[in-house]
Amino acid sequence: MSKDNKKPQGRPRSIAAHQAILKAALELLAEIGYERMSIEAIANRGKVGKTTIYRRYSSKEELVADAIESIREEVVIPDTGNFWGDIDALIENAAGITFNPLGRQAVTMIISSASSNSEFAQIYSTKYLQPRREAFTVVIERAKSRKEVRVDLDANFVFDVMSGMMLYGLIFPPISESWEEYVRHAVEAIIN
Amino acid sequence: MSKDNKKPQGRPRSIAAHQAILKAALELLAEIGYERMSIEAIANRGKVGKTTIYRRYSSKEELVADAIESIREEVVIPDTGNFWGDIDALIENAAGITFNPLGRQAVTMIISSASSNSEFAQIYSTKYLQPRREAFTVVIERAKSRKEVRVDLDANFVFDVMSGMMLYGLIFPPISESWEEYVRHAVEAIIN
Amino acid sequence: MSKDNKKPQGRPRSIAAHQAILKAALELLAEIGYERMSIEAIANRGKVGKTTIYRRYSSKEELVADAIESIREEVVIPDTGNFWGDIDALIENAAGITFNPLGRQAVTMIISSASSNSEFAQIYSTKYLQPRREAFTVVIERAKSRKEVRVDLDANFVFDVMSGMMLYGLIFPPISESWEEYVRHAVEAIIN
Amino acid sequence: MSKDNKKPQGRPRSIAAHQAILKAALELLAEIGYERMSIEAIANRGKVGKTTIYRRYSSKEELVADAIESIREEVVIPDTGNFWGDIDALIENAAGITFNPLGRQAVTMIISSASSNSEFAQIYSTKYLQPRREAFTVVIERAKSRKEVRVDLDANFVFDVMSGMMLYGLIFPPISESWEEYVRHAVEAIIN
DNA sequence: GAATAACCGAGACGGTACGTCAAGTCTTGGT
DNA sequence: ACCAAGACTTGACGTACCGTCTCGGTTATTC
Repeated sequence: MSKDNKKPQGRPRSIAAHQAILKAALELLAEIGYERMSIEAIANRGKVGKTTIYRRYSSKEELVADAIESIREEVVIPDTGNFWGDIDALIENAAGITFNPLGRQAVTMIISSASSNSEFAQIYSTKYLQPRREAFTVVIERAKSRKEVRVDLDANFVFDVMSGMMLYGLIFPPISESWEEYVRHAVEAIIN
Repeated sequence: MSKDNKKPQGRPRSIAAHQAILKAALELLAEIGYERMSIEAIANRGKVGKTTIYRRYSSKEELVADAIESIREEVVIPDTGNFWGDIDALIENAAGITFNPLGRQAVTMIISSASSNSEFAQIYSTKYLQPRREAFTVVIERAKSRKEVRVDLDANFVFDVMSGMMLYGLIFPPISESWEEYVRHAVEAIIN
Repeated sequence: MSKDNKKPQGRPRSIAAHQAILKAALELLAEIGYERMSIEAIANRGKVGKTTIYRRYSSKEELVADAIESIREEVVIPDTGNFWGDIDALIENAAGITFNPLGRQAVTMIISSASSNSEFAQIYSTKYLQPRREAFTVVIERAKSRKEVRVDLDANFVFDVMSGMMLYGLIFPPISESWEEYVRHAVEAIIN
Repeated sequence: MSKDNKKPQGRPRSIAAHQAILKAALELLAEIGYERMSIEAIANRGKVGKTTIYRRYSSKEELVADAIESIREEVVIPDTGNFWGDIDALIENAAGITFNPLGRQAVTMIISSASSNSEFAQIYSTKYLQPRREAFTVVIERAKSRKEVRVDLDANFVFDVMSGMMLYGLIFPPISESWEEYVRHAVEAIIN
């Protein structure tokens, strides 16, 4: 049990090639978007053979999923000592990821493939959503013990409402307020 | 002087062809989905030349947008005499559109193009969302006059939260509850 | 027998349209050549409906044949009183028609369609070749009576050799000499 | 240092595909002719992707030129010991190439493109005409040394007259005689 | 330290679909 | 019955990518 049951013979896969692929993919994703970007273009930009890409990924989705995953940051659970301070930090963090060109592409992509193809929503769900959901839970439990919120408040539900608003705001931006304010507004209304 | 500044010469565009295109597009949309469906396939199924399609629409998006618009139904403002009765009717109606194969495709598509391309979100926003938003407003105003809800309740905000939940639920279906229940849950939490 | 057995009813065909078609066709023929010129382009340039063209001609060949015929000039039988003077005049005349941009197009076109399609070669043969062949015959008969050439000289044969050389020279221009000289050279050799 | 400055990378072009293209092109050329034959049809018949054709040739002309070149046979200089025997052999050989369905297509095509486009006339001229011209020269030189023809006879000129007659006969077939006889007739007239 | 096996880039392969163009036909309203 | 305009179906065009398949050449183990 000390070794994996694989003994890869021959030349190992080039790390340089791997990184060139991801770099090219992320660049193109930000520049022209998921739909319009081709495997061929990624290969050209990364100075990499198409074969080298197909050896690693069997679809554009898989590739891009990996590329996006590669830039994921660690979620830090805020601890400002105050419930709304913590919540604002979480909202801000989520917004920072969602509302920028690349994040937008990522979310858009996840959404468009989600219903038919799990591959993508899966990654988003487990790698992005889950850690944030847990951070939310911690923050709310802490607030409960400080009697800042009612004890029967469902952390998951609050998280879902926040996420829903974020998603909605991404697609149909509110006119008067900023995204963050609008989302916070919703969270407030739920928690009251 | 009240005439339109157009006097269309030549053979008018065939209504039969127009309908055949929309019909074929909707069928294919439901059968194989937006991404995998080709203009060529629409032309073949509709027994129509590709040119005839391109004369009307300059992109697949435009075509599908029109096709979806063509099946839009009238929004009926419910009047059950009771606030939650009305709200449930509206949620059910919205869910009926969103959570079925074709509606799912439509929404998915709208979402995936929304951020970059206004064309689509525009139609969705003005043709689908707006009438429902107005229905919501009417229902809530009525409830206010019946003292069922507090007078400072923001109808638009409630609508946005509901829409956000719907969207979110479309992508990451809740496990325990049904979509409608989950959405209603959120609306309740906001209104109380 | 004073009337033709046709009594065309309704509006007669527009002469203006007819001429516009021929004019446009000839212009395009000279500008871009037979192959690259489209009925559509002729219609546009002549400010004429495509229908109007198709009502008159059932093919591009037919149209162009008519257009070319429309600019045909009368063949004048030269009479310089001297055999070689006459022959030179005929050669020069034929060369003038053959070796200019439009004539070149015409001949090229005739050639390219001749083997498969008689339509064109027919017109060329009867309208251009035949009158010249007859002129040749007259000139040679005259020379015979003047004892300038031997009496058993076959006028048709001389004409065919001249035409062949002209054709050949059109396609593979001689390097050292001019076309006319080369053709005359051949005629001389035959007649000796 | 004597190596070619090319080191072709990647998968080499398939010889099988190349031949399939030429075969299909020649078949279609003979069956339906140059004008009516499409790249698409060649691709289908040859079980080859259109791309594979376009990678090799940038136009139908280029393709067909290559196809025709591929079936060129070696010119054998006849040596019957007798001038007219040799000449007849050469005429017969040239006629054999010119007056058959495929040859006719080839020549027709060469002619129709010759004036504007050198590509085609070039190949015909260097690959077909030139070797035959040389054979003619050899045969005539031999005849000169045997005193069968006058020493100042210009071999090139004789060849040009023969070619011209051949061309002419291809387009406007003589009525009474066969092509070969008519051409021979002309050669006789020149030489005597 | 040579063999081996999987890698690498480049690029050709048979395909599908693209969006454009022109063909020849049909259908308007207007002479 | 004609006309210009502009629709219609059909079919080929040449291009871009797809995912697969050779090539000649490299690069780390394993024998």
